[in-house]
Amino acid sequence: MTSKAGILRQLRNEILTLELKPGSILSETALSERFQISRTPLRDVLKQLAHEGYIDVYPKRGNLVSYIDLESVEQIIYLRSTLEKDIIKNLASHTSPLPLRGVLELKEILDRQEETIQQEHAHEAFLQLDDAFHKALFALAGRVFLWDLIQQSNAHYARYRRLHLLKKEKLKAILAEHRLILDSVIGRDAEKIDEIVEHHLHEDINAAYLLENFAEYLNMPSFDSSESVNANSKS
Amino acid sequence: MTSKAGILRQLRNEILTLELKPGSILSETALSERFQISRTPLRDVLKQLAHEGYIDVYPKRGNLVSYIDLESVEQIIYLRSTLEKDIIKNLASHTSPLPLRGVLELKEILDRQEETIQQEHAHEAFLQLDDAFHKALFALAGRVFLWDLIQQSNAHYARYRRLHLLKKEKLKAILAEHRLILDSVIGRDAEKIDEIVEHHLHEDINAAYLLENFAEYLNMPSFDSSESVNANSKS
DNA sequence: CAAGCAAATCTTGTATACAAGAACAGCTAT
DNA sequence: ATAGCTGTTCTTGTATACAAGATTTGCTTG
Repeated sequence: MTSKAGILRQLRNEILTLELKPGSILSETALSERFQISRTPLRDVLKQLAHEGYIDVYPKRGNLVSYIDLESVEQIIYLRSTLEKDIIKNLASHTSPLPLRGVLELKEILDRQEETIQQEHAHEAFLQLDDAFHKALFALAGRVFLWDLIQQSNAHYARYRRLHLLKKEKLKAILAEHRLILDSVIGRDAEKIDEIVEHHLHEDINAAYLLENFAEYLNMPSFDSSESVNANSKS
Repeated sequence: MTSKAGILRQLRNEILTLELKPGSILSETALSERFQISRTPLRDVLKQLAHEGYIDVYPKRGNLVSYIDLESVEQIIYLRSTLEKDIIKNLASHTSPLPLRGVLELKEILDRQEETIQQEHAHEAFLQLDDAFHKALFALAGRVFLWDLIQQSNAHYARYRRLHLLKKEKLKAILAEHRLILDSVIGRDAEKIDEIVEHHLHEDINAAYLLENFAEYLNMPSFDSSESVNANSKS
């Protein structure tokens, strides 16, 4: 499939999985040949990728896969942490019964996460289920709109997480915390939610580990990225 | 000035001020003639406007200025309310001194808001200063990143506010609440912040008033807008 | 050999021609 | 009169040619 939407998903996925490494050049002509499509629709795709932060555009020079920006990661973590604490606390404080459908969906997601942990190469599937769990929580609170909004700026955080979760023992810890969260919601126990969610999202945000092992993927302030153009400037 | 950025600002402003009313048709050829530019760069501008929610794209049929979507408004208000409560409480709880520069900026913004209230046709200037005040609070907390993120989905909320603030007496109330917020931050009094911010952002969100007076600008669920394509679909 | 200039060759940005679908007008047939 | 077809005329979507800037190559010159 080589529709515009398909190409967008494909490129986004290759960048997320680091198949396309930060710093890689995305030439419009090269990509248009690869996908057998003209430059015009392909540029639309690149525009979208740039908007989401996956690539940096250097006018008249080229498009580079962006380096993971830890500052952006921290901002998104703070945003999600603040929002999800409030959302989950509200869910756990409601007096009206929760929709059974949503609760069952959450449970099933956790069961499927349990399965993936056993398997080899579980990370990709686990990550998708992780997203599904959190999105389902947003949905239960009627806040999918905000989940989608956050996803629009997910390029840096998503890659950051993938690098972090290469350690397999983390998966079990994350799943355990998911169960804690769900139990709190079902059991109407809003007490410990703040600290659970806080810890869950910050998951020892040790830039040290990344700097040690994946420095070549990170956005170094010293680098010459000052001339890049970001699409989100309004004045 | 007819640069791409200029055209974008121009159109965005015309939609915000309702000079371009919801439902108006934005034809690519018409706009390209108006701005003396070809369709290719103009389409980039329309893509951006669509992404921000200012227009709805009906493939192969046309682009319409979007109707104000109250659901989207409510979501943004919740997001800002939750975030700003946390941000302002943190500012008011810090033990380290606040940067003088930032505090002075906030004070000056409020003084200038005071001035605009006196004048006739104050709304536009007042609104810009309102944004400046809140953005300065985000800046003080090192969260401009999140302010900018929210602005990307501001099309509906911004127009909603403009309609609401046509009542002049509201301006004074808003300014008074701004002073309350700033005093809390300076005085390190995090006590009442939750309720102040909550009330400040929800400002009697009576859809009733809008339905009464501006129904023709609102997105009616019954309307035939089901076929529109929104740019933010990933999966 | 090195510095500097110039031209060739990259890149993306823009204009324009063409394709394809949707809406509409107007005809015809019943 | 109205349902249905058909061609025209809108619209946006795509391909391609051209423009303009940035970079690199390579020659020239000291």
